[in-house]
Amino acid sequence: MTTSSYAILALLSLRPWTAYELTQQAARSLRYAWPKSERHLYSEPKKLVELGHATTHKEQVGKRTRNVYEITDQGRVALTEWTSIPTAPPQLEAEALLRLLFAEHGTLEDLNTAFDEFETDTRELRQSVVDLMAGYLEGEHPFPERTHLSVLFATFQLEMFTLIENWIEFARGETADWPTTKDLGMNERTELITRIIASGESVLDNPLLEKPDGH
Amino acid sequence: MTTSSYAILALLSLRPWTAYELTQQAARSLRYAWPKSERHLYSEPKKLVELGHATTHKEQVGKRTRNVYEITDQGRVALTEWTSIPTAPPQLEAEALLRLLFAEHGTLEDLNTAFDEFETDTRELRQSVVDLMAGYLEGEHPFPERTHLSVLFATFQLEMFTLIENWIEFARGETADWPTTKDLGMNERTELITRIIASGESVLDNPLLEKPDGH
DNA sequence: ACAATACACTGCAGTATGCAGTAATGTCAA
DNA sequence: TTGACATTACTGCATACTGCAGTGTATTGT
Repeated sequence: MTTSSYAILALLSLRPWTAYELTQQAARSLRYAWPKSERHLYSEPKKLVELGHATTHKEQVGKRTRNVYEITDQGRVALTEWTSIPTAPPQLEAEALLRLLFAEHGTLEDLNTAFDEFETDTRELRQSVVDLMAGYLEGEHPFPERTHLSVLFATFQLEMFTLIENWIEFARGETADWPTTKDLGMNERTELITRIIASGESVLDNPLLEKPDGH
Repeated sequence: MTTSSYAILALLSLRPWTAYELTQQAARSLRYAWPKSERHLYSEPKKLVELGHATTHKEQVGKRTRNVYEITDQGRVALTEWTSIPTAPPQLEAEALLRLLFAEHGTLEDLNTAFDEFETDTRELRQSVVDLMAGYLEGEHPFPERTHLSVLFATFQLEMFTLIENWIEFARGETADWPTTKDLGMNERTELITRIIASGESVLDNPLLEKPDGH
């Protein structure tokens, strides 16, 4: 049982689903904390059936059959056990940041494009969460008794997306003064920033970093 | 060529390394934006050699040989091309958040343990970055001309880790009032939070969420 | 002199992804 | 009512990636 297995099992604990429905539901929730490919969401429930944590049965819709997966008692026991084993450390995958780290190979325009994409992707994610929340207020939560969990979970995403957007603005302000992506090294500005972060302070809206013009 | 290939290739662009050295360097940089297993960091350079983006030669250290990988001109061209192709959207993997989303299967203690682990893991990551920055101030950057990039990159990690720590504090404050992990649903408090985040505001230090006692 | 730690890998089983392909059903508009 | 296009519902296959166990040498500290 991997964490992905438990994630799917947890969805099955809510109600029976087809693999297709799991992909839809994962896009609304799992995605923000445990992103998995659509392909995998089709394979995982089969494994759960093999392990005895779920059962499957076919339903007929006209000429087409669909496989519905349902959690077993054994599956519920496994889920309960899961809650008391140690968690894995968090990991962020952000190609745009990787491009910044190795920005020397491209132009400032390339770097700005990466920032733009990072911003667009983040805005889209934020919008999905905001829409979800607006839906909750309209009573559209599919499992109303779970709203307290979904909402606290969502607060994290929102704070995170806001931070990313603010940071991108900051980063654009910094790179705006760069003549090129290369060889700037430990200049005055960079040293100031290094001191600030080495002391554990925030660089966003830090008065020490204010610029004369005020962007 | 996957993004992982380009990440390793970018490291090779700095200087020749053994796979072992790549694992060390990845732990100081790549890890924060493109985490890859140690195992993979041994396999990837071989693939780069096959593709003609790197070469390898053996060096002797006593009875032991080490394989040193070096970027080729073709590899540098590939790197430059990489800077202008679209980036993948960011993805966060956080098992602790997954435990929150499905906290109903465990106790409040289980949930608090997940928060504790999340906090410890985050603190360790922050400390590594702070140490790195302190080193830069002592002139310990292995590629001094690249400091501007490493530092701007690091600002993101620091802001992010601070946010996570602040959010955990907030989440602990919220769950402290819960009688159990289950069935609290859309109560008054949750509705207030939902309204705040649906309107795009921050929940951290939000005066609307102040509690009488003041934690 | 010995132990512990760092260096330098490899094989293998299993997990996960991306893409292409298949096919039926539902929806809307000309 | 026919055709186009989106949605539902999958599978196979090649490739990417991980975790673990195993192997052996070199260096450092006690």
